[in-house]
Amino acid sequence: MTKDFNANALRVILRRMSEPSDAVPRPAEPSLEEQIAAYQREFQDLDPQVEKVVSALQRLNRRMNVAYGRQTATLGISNAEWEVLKALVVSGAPYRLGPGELAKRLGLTPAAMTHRIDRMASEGLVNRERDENNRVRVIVELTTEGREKWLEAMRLASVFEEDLLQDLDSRERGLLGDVLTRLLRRVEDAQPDAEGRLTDLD
Amino acid sequence: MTKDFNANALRVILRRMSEPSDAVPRPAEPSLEEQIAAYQREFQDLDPQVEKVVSALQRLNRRMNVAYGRQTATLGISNAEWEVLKALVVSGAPYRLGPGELAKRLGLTPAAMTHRIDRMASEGLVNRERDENNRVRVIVELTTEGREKWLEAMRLASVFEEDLLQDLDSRERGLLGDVLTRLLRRVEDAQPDAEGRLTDLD
DNA sequence: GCTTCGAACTTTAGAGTTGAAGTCTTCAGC
DNA sequence: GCTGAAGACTTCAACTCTAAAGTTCGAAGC
Repeated sequence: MTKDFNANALRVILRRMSEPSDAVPRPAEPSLEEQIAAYQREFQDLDPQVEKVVSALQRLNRRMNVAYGRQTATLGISNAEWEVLKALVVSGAPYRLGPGELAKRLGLTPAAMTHRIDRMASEGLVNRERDENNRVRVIVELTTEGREKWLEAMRLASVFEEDLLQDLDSRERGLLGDVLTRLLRRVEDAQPDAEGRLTDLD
Repeated sequence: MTKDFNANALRVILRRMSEPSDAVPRPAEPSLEEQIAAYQREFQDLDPQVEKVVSALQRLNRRMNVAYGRQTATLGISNAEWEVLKALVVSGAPYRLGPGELAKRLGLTPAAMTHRIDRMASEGLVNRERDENNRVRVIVELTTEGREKWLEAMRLASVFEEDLLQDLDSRERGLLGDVLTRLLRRVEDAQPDAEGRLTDLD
């Protein structure tokens, strides 16, 4: 190893020059404003108003999912399992659905559903049994324990959600809910073409 | 096999009785209104106004991600890869970040980042090289091709997003952006406690 | 009744993620 | 300089999801 006597010191200096003010750890990602400004620099046609809505929507959802994940983890379940519990509760008493129907509602493949039900059955959250009227079909039924877990998760979630919306008064909450519902209907009703463009169904 | 002569016919009748009106295929999941009504039946303390906002947010985001996925697929990349391209573009010229920094910005583990960069480097979307000033570090740099891909994806996405917000006038878009930003700030600034409750930092 | 088609679910193989352990480089003290 | 500790990334094993093939049962035609 033939090195110049100060090569090491030089490297250190160069490195420090390249990142001089890193003493205070920065946030995990740039702020929304910085992000949109960067997009505009690189893509002139961007409508900043539209981008603000869309980016905020995406970030908000990611943060919320992290928060839900922390909550469900304290109950010993995952967000994925909570989704299944929710679908069964929404289906109403007697809280029974087939794997295929569950998969459709959760937007999963039937194969993934099989595995989730395996896990949840072994944890006692659901029962899996064959339909005696049609032995090809399977019935997934919420257990009492599963229903309790849903309720606990719901209690935690509703506290978090109330905290989240704390700064909005009732009028603002109503307006927000209505606007989001309109957007949702637009995505759900319109048939996107090959490029994903939404075509009107007027 | 000793069977009653009409056992099969009886089973058919029973099965039909248990699902009489399934001729018309139902939508994949219950409507937002049905979902909230079901929650309220099972959990009295629920605030339907809050739940409407939260559920609409979640559904909207899921649908949007499906739409983005269809678009990026037409470009031969995945949503995951698009996320990396976005982070690099947002970082600004010369479009270089380390794997660790990228992982933080995307909310991934460093291990997952390593694999993503493997793929994207083999597809020519990024270059991976060692930092000569500090040979522990790695620099991921956007290639020209990667930058083009980002631009194409952006063009598609902005059309979709404009379609999505089509029914909102400029005033509504502005208000929606502001409200969502307020919610986002609430999640980002507040430190959630063990149960995920947001504690004020006033 | 027998056979074939179709429906509902499961199994398998492959891709992507996480958490933990491992490797290599740099930093700090002696 | 040498040595141990810390940092940045990678590797490994286990897990979850998708797509496709496989299995089992029921329905319809002969």
